[in-house]
Amino acid sequence: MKEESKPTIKPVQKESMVDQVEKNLRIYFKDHGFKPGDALPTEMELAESMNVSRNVIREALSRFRMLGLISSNKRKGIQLIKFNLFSALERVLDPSVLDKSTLHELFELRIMLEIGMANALFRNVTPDDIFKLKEIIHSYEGNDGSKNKIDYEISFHSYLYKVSKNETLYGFQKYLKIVFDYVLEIESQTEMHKIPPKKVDHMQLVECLENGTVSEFQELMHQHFSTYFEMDFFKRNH
Amino acid sequence: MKEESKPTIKPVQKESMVDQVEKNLRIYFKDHGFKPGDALPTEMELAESMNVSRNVIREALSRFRMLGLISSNKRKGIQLIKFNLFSALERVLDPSVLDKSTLHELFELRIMLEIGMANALFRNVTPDDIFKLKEIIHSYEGNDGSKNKIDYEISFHSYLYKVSKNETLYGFQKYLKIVFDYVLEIESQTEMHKIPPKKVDHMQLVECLENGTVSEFQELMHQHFSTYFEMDFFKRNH
DNA sequence: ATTGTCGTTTTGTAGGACAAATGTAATAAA
DNA sequence: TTTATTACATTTGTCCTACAAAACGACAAT
Repeated sequence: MKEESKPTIKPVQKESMVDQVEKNLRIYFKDHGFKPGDALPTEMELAESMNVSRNVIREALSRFRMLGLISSNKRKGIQLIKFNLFSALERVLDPSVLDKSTLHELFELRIMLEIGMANALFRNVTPDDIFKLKEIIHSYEGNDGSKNKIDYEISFHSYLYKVSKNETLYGFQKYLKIVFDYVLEIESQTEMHKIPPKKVDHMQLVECLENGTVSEFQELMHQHFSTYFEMDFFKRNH
Repeated sequence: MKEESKPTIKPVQKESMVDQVEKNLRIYFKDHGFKPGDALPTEMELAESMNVSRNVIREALSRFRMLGLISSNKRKGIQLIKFNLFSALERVLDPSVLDKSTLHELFELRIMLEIGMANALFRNVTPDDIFKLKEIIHSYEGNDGSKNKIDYEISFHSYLYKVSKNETLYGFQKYLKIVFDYVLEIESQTEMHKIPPKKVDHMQLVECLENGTVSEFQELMHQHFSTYFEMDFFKRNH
């Protein structure tokens, strides 16, 4: 008798008013077809029209503020900002909340992207880009402090992302930093002789981008990163 | 005279207390080495120790709540939850806040990923995976309603993501749906004769995965998607 | 034409109040 | 002694009021 009265137990977690307001606002933004720069109603107006206190509204708006979806000033009120996927991710994803396995996977993702973006690179690359890339490489030559190395790696790979002409992807460079820090930290904890040398360096990549083919580039990029997969650390975790 | 008087103007935007508290808490979480399930101090304690009002604390906590980083109950207080990157993304990224150009870029990103993940696919694929993939293809044969097509496309490509054994990437299928809907919507708005037929179908991809090489697969995948780049719509927006 | 002053509006922050949930201790009942 | 009930205390969730700070408009002063 008793068991049939609760066939599927519903957690029945009432949604908080803040969550509801958040949803409401998302719908509101969409339906209202807001353009970046448009002003929202004031907090009081929102509160009255949704029949909640200004506090609740503010807690919901605080979330959008974190995402960089809105900005607000005294007296000016609240405006919508052009939403950028990866700048939002950047705000949301602090490396400190990412655990090792997630970082590991992000590193793998990064490799996939850099191999996969080869087509876009060859489609958009200009002689000027080639020049800039070589400049980046030359400016690092000789220098080999580990601090400089991170900056160098980041500036080189960031530039590739830029050449792809995909802004969303370009925003990914924030992750780049996270992942680089992570990988470099591992490298620093590994004895030198256990780190195999890179098989393909940046200059080879650039030269391929200048005169080679997409497939060749993809193969080179794969080899460029393959070093890491031969390290014990990366094998162990997979 | 005028132009030299403002070489670099700093906007000097003071950070709001909520932003500061958010940062503080992130550091606090990290330094304190919290485990999932651990209890945080009460809101009042946090407020007092940071010298701000409970309102400010709550606005900051509201952000973490959106990310699924904490959960709170009356009397029980606030606990940390195990952070999951993509459950956070799902909360944060409502398709409704993505505009067309972002969707367009996401589509491009998707292609990059599917080309770039070839190495991971060949590394991890099993005979059983091949079988499952062929099964998916066969189950669609004959069927050609546009509704079914989306499901079919999603189930096929999702399975590829799954084979990559990268959970973070697998979480991307949430986006897949968004992007597919977007692309299919475009297709439906385009006259039939203007949609070039796919040059490479799913079966060719699977057969390559079974017997071919990484490079071949990448080339096939590129051709698989190249159809879209020949459509006016995609040319126009780039 | 630039600068300064005075209202006004709106966000940012503080703090008080109370209901609801929930865990704890005390008490009554078996 | 064990179990059920009751009363109490704590903490979040929500509402409310208040006021400072910034931004804007209008208008005056130099």
